Amino acid sequence: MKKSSQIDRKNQILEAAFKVFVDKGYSKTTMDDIVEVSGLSKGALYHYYKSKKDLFLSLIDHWEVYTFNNFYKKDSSDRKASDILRIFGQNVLRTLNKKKYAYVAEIEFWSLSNYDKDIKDRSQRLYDKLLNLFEKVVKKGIKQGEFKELDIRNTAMIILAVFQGVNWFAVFN
Amino acid sequence: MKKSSQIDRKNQILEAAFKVFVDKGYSKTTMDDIVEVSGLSKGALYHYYKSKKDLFLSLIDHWEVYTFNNFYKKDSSDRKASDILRIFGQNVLRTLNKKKYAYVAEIEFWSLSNYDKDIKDRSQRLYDKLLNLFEKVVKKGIKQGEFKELDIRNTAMIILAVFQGVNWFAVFN
DNA sequence: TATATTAAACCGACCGGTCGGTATAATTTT
DNA sequence: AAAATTATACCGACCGGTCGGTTTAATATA
Repeated sequence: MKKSSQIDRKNQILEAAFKVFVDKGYSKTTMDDIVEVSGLSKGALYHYYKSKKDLFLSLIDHWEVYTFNNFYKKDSSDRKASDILRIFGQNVLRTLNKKKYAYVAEIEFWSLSNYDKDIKDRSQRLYDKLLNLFEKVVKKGIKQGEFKELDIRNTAMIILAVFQGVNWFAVFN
Repeated sequence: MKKSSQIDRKNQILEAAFKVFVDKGYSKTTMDDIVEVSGLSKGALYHYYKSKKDLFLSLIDHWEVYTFNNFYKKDSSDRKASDILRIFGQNVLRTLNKKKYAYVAEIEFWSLSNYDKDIKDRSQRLYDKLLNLFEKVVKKGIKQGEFKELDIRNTAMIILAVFQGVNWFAVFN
């Protein structure tokens, strides 16, 4: 049996942390909770992550991959812009059904962003990435004559906002 | 100088609590913070509210009045449905500019809702109220031939979701 | 003086983080 | 290749500090 690498261990911790954070929220989660779920010791956690917050920050990356992975890698170069958006929407819905808790976690990010600069920056980066994605699609739609001429950045923002609204709603009800 | 009535005292506490909660978020807020800002004593707080959570719950009511007050009372019986929605939107925008922190607080509600049943119920009630409001407007729009025939409840939900998306965006950026 | 209200000292459960130490793996020396 | 040395991974008891909530003392009111 091959020895677990650092990466594996870190993932083990992240996955445990993810579970607990989703379940209890950031502030109610204790490091001891994560210790218990991960099956490791406190010393091990602090060996790999220097603080609770550090762990949480890493979790955002983890979460991003976990949630959006198949969105990014999907090659859509040959599709119509409207189809890309439609497919994206379907993906969101499917993810909502299968892993609703991922969106619960997202709301936690939003919330914490308001009180913590590091978390805000990290989340910001994530949404910028999404925005750029949408911008590309909108640009494409315009070029192909499918969409009207409109402010690209603004349109992308509106699309993102609508998606967020839907997410909010789905989680809340 | 007339002695403050109980109601006044409670409001004094609520307003202080509101400030602090918006500023630091629920879990980082300490009762001592609220003591300090309110200018009262800890004994006084616990005289009027039996726990931190109790105080927070009451705050949701307070917040609702504070944020939506002028929305509710505006008499719109003689307007077109689309105008009502437009005015509502303008109000949201104005509130966003003047009291953005109110929406920061709202995100805190959302977030806490996921981990606390009482808060969830309380928030739920609030959004049901808004939903009903939108339903009425949609109904009106249909009756007056302005809107197409569509599922009233769903439409109201979509409108609400879009507004929430805009809120999210405004707060986040 | 009795009662209601406010102020402030205090309690104890809880929790993030530390630290001394052990076990295990990698590397060097003989 | 065995022994010695160093480096890395891991453990869990413990500590310092925090904070919600209680209790007791002080003060105002009736």
